[in-house]
Amino acid sequence: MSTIKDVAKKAGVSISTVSLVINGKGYVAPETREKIMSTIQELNYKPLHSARKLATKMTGNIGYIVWDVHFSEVEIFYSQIFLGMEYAARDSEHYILLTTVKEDFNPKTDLPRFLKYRDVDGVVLAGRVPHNLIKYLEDQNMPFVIVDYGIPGKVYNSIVIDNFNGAFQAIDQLIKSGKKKIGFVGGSFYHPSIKERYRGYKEALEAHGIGNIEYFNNYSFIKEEETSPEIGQNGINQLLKNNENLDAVFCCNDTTAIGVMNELKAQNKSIPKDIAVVGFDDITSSSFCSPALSTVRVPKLDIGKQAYKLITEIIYHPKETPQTRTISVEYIKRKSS
Amino acid sequence: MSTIKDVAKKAGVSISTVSLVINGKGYVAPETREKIMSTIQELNYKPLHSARKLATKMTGNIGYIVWDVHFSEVEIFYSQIFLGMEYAARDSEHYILLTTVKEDFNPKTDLPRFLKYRDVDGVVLAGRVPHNLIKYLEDQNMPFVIVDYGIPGKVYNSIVIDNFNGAFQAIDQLIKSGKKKIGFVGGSFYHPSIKERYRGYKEALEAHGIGNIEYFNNYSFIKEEETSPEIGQNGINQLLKNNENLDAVFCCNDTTAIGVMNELKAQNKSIPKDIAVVGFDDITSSSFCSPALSTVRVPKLDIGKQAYKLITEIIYHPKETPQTRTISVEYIKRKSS
DNA sequence: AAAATATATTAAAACGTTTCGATAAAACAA
DNA sequence: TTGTTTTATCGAAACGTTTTAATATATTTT
Repeated sequence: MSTIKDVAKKAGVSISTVSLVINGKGYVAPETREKIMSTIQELNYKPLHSARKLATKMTGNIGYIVWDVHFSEVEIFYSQIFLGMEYAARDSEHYILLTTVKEDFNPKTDLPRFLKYRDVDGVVLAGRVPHNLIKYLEDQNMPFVIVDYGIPGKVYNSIVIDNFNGAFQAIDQLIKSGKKKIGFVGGSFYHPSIKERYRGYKEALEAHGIGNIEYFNNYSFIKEEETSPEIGQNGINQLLKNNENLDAVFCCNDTTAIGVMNELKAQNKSIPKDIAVVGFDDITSSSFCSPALSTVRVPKLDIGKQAYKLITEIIYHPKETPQTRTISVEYIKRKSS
Repeated sequence: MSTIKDVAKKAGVSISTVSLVINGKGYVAPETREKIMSTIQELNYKPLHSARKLATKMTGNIGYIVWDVHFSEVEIFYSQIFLGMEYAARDSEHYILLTTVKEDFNPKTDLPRFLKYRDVDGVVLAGRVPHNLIKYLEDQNMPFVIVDYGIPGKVYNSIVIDNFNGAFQAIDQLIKSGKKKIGFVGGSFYHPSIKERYRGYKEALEAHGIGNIEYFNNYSFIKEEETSPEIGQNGINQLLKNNENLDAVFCCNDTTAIGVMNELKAQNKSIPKDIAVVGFDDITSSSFCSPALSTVRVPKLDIGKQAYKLITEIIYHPKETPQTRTISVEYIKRKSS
């Protein structure tokens, strides 16, 4: 492996000048620059990151933290966001270090190694994440961005999904296709996204003069736990028991919707003729299940890209006030509605 | 942030001695060691990785490469293996850098950045991966381990799944439960795992005196492409057309099995009464679908752990001859069989 | 008692960069 | 002309470790 020294010697200049060229800083005569560039090519020289990092006191790493349950079980949603970040970081100077944390995270004992050793320049937190972790990052003055989550009353640098409008659109479409008795099946409101989706559901119904307090009472099933197909299964049973005329269900996400569809199929209801089903997220399996699930597409790769962009902006140009960037979503009509 | 210098000064010893204590090398008097340890605690000193790496010429990183299609679309299989590695690496000295490559990978243009800059001490390749990438690693003398893949006629350091026995067991169970006409639905034999699963299927049938050439001809559907639910759908239709007496299907993996089940349900066949279905892998959705899918559980986290163990062994103690370590699997009976 | 070996500590070199400050030539302004 | 600013280059210090080789003392062997 050749070093900057080799390049300098071969090009007949000093180490400093080579460094200036590599980093595009200071004044370097055009011919000198050319000469150095071609020497770099010739020797196939690549700066050694550890040396560079030592000198600059940057780590060149960005941490990506996701709750372990979200990473392992709730499908591939947060992995796709990670991948979007990775794509964005590929041609730049960062590596993304992925790790998971437990729900009962304890900063004293469970700190990800890259935080303990300050081996990252910044951190992206994806989805519901322990609040004491956020606090830790604040205390440590570690730059961070929150993706698809938020804490009521607090404002952080974050990337959020336009959950309200996504839900609103979906319900609007259902109503326009003739559905009138539209149920909601959802999970944990700890997650503000789900709360927002419910708000979109309600306001769309109200906008069409359909929803009112009684309606929402009868047609909503909300269970305060992590979403899963089981919640969908229980939810649809509950709704059917209380409302014989139910003709559509809007689910807080695709995972739940799949549970709903399985249960409906088990009961020999026809989807969407008897009951239409709509999800949210557009996870991989939603287009595979049968009938293919109508849903609201969340552009996961793009979210990752935006998260990367924001965290790097913050690292290099600390913002005075926190930024919130909203990612818009799109209703995807498939066979289930 | 305190440095080794601060520790040395406060403990009243030289930098070298502190370094020896940190790395557990050389001779250090017990009292001195104690003193230094407590000083480290007091100052909350953490060695700076970039400095350490510069001195040792190690990067402290391990690359994890997976074909992009496998990462994004074929469920969470390879993400779980990654997570297993991450768990194993947590308390040690490595970070795992995850990246994906395209199928038509070109070493000249598509090289992952961590390879281009030699920012990893070793690499783990998961699943089907471009052969020219493997060649590149060999040429570069970069230590690597292949997980769940292999190239006929070549032997590499690798972690493989006991596909043969898994399939054998599954078929054995099906036969013992009274099934006689067992079909096989599978995808790309480019992937040796699938080939092995097919071999397990055949030999189990032969062992029971059931299978013969004609039988296998009639009851096998093999499509040379990436596995997907569609293959399952097409496969089961084909098998049903040619064999009215079909009473079970063994699928090369769960993704395919889900396609088979969906199609059977659409045709109002009862699972498992009319036709039993068995998959392979035990991906998350296999326990969620209805009826819950019987399958062969592949311990993904454990595979990741073993991969980490092997690559670190190779990095620190290069092996003369390549190691192949086999991970055993377990048949999981659920409702679909 | 002398020689050899094991234990303990350290100064200094090395790892490969970036960056600060110095120096000097070239361009411009008065 | 002289003085100032801009352009160009470089030597040397700094970043925080590990490691080598030197030195010194304590212990064991002969």
